[in-house]
Amino acid sequence: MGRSPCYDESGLKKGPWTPEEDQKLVKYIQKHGHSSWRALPKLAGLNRCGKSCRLRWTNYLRPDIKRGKFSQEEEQTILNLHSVLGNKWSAIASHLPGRTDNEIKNFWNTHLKKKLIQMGFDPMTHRPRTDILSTLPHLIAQANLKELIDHRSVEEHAMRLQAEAVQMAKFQYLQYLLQPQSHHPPASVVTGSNYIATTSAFSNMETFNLLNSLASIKDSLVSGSITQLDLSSTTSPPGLSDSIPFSHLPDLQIPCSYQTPLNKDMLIDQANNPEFTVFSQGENSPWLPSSSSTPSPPSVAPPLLTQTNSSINTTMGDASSTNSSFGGEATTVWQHLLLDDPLFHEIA
DNA sequence: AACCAACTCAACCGCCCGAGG
DNA sequence: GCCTCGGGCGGTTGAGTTGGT
Repeated sequence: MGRSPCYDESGLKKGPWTPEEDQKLVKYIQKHGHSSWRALPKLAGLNRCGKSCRLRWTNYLRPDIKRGKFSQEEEQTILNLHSVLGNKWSAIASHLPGRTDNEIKNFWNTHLKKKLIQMGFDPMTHRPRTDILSTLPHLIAQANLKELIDHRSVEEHAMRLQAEAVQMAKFQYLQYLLQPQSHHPPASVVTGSNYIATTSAFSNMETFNLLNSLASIKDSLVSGSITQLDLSSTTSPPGLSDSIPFSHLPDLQIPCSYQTPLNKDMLIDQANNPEFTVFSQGENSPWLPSSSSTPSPPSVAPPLLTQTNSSINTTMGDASSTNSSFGGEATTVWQHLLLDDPLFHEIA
């Protein structure tokens, strides 16, 4: 494998390494280390450039390199990290002991990327591809059992992504609905590209109908005809005959254990921008500490959606003084999504 | 067995960034 | 501020391998 030996203009050898060259490099580094890659080839008696030596060492000869197939756990880790970090292969590799960035990059390009595409997910955003979303269930159904087993990890990831995307979009919309009116953007903004990008996860008419129903509810909230949502109700609020009963509203629990914290960039900075700015990776945000390794709570907490018994209330204010609960855990939503997530610390 | 297309992955390339002068 | 250098990173290449016909 590799390329046939060749030499560049300066006479330095290129192409695949011979066992003799490997031996020279390993021997030298074991004895002297690699303080200067530029000087190393000459000192080690190698007719190679320093860059080539460094690459050979870091990607192949390093003693702690782990060889062999990626495990399910490693695959899942890569998927999770990639959903947050993107093509930051070295950063991803730092979470996988013994694996090199090059190896992970190759694994991604040759396996995981294709699998995600096959599953109908955009490999860059990890979100459902809207163009083929409608055919996804059909594609999955067509897959034979062996493929399902082979793709188990990716499929689990994909299904979770879809579920999270739907869940988060519902949450965001309800958050929007339940905000004080002064924070509401014009209706046309709600249907702008940012929100559509989020709601693109919706895959069926049921969800579409749900959103329509929620829009009606919003209007009632804005007009003041209803002030509180009773989730246990089996009938629609007065005047909302077209909407579905609240008991049919989807579970509003936000997943507490975010194995895939990709939803960070789906959070809506409503407190600072009523036009629903969607966070993008690397973008400065008042929610994200700029350089501190210890994230501090935002000065202006995002609006919080709280769930008490069967009713939902919204509140704005200081996160430290607000005690909302999701899934029985007494903590704020943004804490769940950001501060409790170890990856967030790294990204921040 | 022979051919061919798809796949794999080691290695290279070009760009970027930080340090030092 | 500018330049050079070394190191690191992500993208790409292409010979070898594998699998299908």
